Amino acid sequence: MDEKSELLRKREEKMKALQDMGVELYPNDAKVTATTKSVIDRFGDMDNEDLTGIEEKFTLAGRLMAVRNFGKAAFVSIQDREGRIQGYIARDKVGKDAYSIFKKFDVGDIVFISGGLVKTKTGELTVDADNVRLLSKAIRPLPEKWHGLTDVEARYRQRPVDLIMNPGVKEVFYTRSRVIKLIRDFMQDRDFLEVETPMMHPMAGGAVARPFKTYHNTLDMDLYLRIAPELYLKRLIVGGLDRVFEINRNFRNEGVSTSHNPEFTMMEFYQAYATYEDLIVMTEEMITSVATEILGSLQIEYQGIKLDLARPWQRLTVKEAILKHSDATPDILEDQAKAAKYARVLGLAVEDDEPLGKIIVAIFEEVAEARLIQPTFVTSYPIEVSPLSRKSAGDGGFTDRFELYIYGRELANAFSELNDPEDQRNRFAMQLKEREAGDKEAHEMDEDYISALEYGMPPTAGEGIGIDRLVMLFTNSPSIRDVILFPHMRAKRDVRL
RNA sequence: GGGCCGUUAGCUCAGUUCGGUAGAGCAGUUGACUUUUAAUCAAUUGGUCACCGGUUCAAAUCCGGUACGGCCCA
Repeated sequence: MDEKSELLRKREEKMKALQDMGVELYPNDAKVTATTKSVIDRFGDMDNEDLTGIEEKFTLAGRLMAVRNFGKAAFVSIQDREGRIQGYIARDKVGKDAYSIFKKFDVGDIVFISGGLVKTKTGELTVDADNVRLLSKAIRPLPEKWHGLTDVEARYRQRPVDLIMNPGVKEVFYTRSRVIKLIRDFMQDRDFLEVETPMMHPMAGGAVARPFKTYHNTLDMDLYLRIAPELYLKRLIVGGLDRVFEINRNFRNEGVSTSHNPEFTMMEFYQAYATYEDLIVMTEEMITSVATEILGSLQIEYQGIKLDLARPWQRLTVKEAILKHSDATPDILEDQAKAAKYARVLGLAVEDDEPLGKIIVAIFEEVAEARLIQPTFVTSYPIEVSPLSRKSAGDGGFTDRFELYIYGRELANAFSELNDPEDQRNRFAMQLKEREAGDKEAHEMDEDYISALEYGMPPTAGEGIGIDRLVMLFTNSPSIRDVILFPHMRAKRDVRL
């Protein structure tokens, strides 16, 4: 049953042959002193005359990506984390024995090469090898050199191969790392403290979403992977830390799509004595400064659409966004029955007693969300969908909250925090009623959190920014799976086993 | 959840309309070749056509189902 392909069997025969020649297949004594890029940066512009004056030897290592064989000499292409460099392996130079060992190398092997530098007659900087060695034998063959690995499913399931074959993938994750560093620096420069709060919660709170459930044996209790760190970060505000942030994973037991992964990375932060309006300004500053660093411009292109990140960004209330992008009239958004009727015309499923605020948000998502292409802060969310947000001073049916949309995708969610414990208890009670009515996403009553609020939380504003979606924007990636190294896929049953 | 499309050699893909011995390029193997870069030239190996079932003298191809993936919609 364990039929190996002929390719693999041939490789194993080669490995045996190498071992018979006394070659160690996985040695660990190589000293590497240079990278492809460092060598090319320093010497790429020199001509052969300059290069012959250089006594220095260079030792590099990397994956053998191509071999062009000429009998008693060969050109090889070696790839390390920064790029590729050509090597020239001549039998006269490396010696007869080393050369016959080299002839048993395969594309895909990890190799070591050392030597001086020359320019070939086609002008390519080349390591003129005086030594070449095997560092790790590859048993499996790499994909084809020209087309590489293009099958999307194979790329996600075999990310190592994807990273070897597709240089753009590596770029995306270098950019991702830079984006996170820039955000971390931005926050720390503003005196925010980076913290880590629990990933396992006794109760899934801080967002409206379905959780993953797990179980702790010794404590004999159910735990939930967090859907948001919000309630813990706000406890730290109660504790007087005043400015905190956390960059970490959230887990939501929901659908998978080009913009949803079950686990995703969020930067969430809380600032005492600030309002959601302060956070609008801060969000603009943060994202434009990251964009300037990463892309060098605020005029960016994403999936063929030009996006103008120049400040200030558009602001619309939820209701304004609906009126702008539909034929709804203002009176429809003031009356539950009219709103329900309008929603049903749009094809939305609405209960007869559905609260007006929920209907408004459903209409917003249907008619406006996808059309918010240029950066837009949507404000004034209904209280029914904002159980943790402060009521707006003028209108108790709405809250001091915004969501940021770019390219029709939610990138951030922020609000002035509800810090009145009694109001918070009432909001949780409202949510409980929704839950009893069948809304599995509704928030639960969290007495422990309310008791924290009862110690007094300063007026505070907080925000969560979706890091994966931000990285998608800055790397022009069409799918969230392109910016997550190991995105979740359905288990593939191998029926051959 | 719904619709459409895809799954054939290690990789990239033809072949499916209209059923009749499973193909190419690259990779691999053998030979030639000391400045090539998708090296070249000659020869050559390699397949559970995703899986299960049905129709048929005969199925990669037609029909039904399943799995996985992609795109669009909700």
